[in-house]
Amino acid sequence: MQKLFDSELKIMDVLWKNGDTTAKRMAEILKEQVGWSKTTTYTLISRCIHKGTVERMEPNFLCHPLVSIGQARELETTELINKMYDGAADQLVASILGRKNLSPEEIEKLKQLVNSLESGGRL
Amino acid sequence: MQKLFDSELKIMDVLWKNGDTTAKRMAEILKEQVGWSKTTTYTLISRCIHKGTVERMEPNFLCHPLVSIGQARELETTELINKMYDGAADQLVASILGRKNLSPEEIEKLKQLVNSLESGGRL
DNA sequence: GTATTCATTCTACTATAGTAGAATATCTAT
DNA sequence: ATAGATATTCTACTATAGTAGAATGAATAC
Repeated sequence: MQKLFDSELKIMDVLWKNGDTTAKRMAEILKEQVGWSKTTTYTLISRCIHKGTVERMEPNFLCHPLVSIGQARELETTELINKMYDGAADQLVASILGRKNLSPEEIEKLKQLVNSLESGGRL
Repeated sequence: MQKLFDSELKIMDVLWKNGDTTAKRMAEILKEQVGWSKTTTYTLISRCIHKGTVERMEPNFLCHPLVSIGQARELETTELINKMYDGAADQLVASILGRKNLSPEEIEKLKQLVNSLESGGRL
């Protein structure tokens, strides 16, 4: 999967949040959310289709995402880890834990999550 | 602090890894590491100085970083969290924990780290 | 079936980040 | 002091991402 530009991410985000959506409706949403002209939205949809991250269906130019938010998150996160943390994922985690004001609920969730990790690998 | 471009980050990274370094030496290092022409290095150093992320000292154009790698990591990480995780830091952590092949040592470290978190806030 | 409106595409401008050649200044050795 | 070498700056081209106007095509209303 290729990297998504910030503008393409806006397209994907509408689809992730709203499910399959017509181009017309997307233009409305993005007009309101980020002030885009409708042709900008159409241009970006086309670029996503070209890239293979969006599929167009009839009728009404119904757009359907071909990459999940999980995949996109994974890509962007790996990029950050490589760019800023020398490829060490645990350092990123450590730095967030050490810095962010996490709510008690968040901390509780994370404790359970980490403690449930098998020392052998993934969940 | 302004966002650092990828190219500026290369400059900063030399300083973070090697400590204060002369421009000449940086040009050598970046020539080798990323193939930059020496004028590219000088241009980027200038832009960093302008931005306030590098300080130039005499003699020999000795460069000294004015932002720490920690600050830069924090900025980039916050950006990722906002762009991809709707501002929820714990979701980012959860997604890394759930996905990455972390070594047993890394998992052990993280368990200790998380368990030492007070439910009230930071470490 | 023509006019009007709305949806979509084509094309291209703009802004910004990346890169470096040519020009200049500084140092060093004689 | 001058020549040659090296360090630094000035300037500007290039590549890419962001944005949208004008042109075209499709639907609907009369």
